[in-house]
Amino acid sequence: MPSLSPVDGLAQLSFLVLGTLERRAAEHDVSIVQTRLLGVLRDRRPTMQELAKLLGLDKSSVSGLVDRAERRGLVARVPSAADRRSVLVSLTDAGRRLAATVGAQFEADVTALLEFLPAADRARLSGLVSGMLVAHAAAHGVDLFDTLPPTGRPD
Amino acid sequence: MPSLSPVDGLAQLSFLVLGTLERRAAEHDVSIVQTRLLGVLRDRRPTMQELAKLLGLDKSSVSGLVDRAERRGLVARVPSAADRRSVLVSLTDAGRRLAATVGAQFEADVTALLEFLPAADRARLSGLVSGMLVAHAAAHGVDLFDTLPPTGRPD
DNA sequence: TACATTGGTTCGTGTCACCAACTAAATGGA
DNA sequence: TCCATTTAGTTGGTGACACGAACCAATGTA
Repeated sequence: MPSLSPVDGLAQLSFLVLGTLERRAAEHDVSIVQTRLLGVLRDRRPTMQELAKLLGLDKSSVSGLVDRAERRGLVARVPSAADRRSVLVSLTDAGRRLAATVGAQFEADVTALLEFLPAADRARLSGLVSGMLVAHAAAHGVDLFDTLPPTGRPD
Repeated sequence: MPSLSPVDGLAQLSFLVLGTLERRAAEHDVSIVQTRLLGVLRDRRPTMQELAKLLGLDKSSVSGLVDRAERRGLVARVPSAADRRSVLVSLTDAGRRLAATVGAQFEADVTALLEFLPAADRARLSGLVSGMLVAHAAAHGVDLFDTLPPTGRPD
């Protein structure tokens, strides 16, 4: 009965989880980055600048990203009232629907994965992961609850 | 004291883990895919076809991937003796060195992340993750110990 | 010998990332 | 007030990466 080293386990798990996200997203003809964009926008209406920070991308990358999403009718650029230079990015209805669909499917996938463990272990795993992430985020001064992945939380 | 849902936790964790891998790889001017390629080759000398299956990519994607890696002197194409159509891909010394370096740094990063948990929890988390992955792999008829991520295991 | 299959490459297209250069609006002195 | 500077965003160039389709060469098979 072989077992993975801690590092290999986490790496493997990460590839697996993001791989399923990518596959689900691809079923709807969006990339993983697009999906992340939609996820981030589910409960935010950031400027391009803020979006770049949120996604960890260069602002020019965000320009292109939003261009493509806008062309597909998933997001819209709204002029900012406060600052005429800046632009707010917000989900369209279609974008919100797509985010919800992909999010739900992804959630089902991960839930299915978790079900390879008995319920008690599931809760334990989730607690440990959560604890580790919260500690890590705190140590880096990151607001964990402001950079949630595509799944987001229910509105 | 907020806590993440199981799904969000795993998603967040996955972004974090692969993000650090990507950053480490970037320090050596390789992408995450290149790194994965090197990792897969650490204990294998597959044909292009096998490589495509291993990485889950189209064979044409692997052609390009290997092209770029070869141009950098990280891998080499070796003609197959058994079948004159096929090509074996193997690490060069430079590629092996790079794989080892990035692997070690990544391992240190993940270890540091795990150290946000007390030692006992660390072991528990790792056991749970490993159990889940092994069960998942078995259910899908996948040979888990033949598709390890870049970290690989010591030779 | 013919025909289909398999292994790889090449080509065209699209996404995505970065940097550098640029415009336009806002801001901060002097 | 006026001008230099900073800030927000876009554009253009380059490169990695992914895919499918079309293609050649070697292998199998009928």
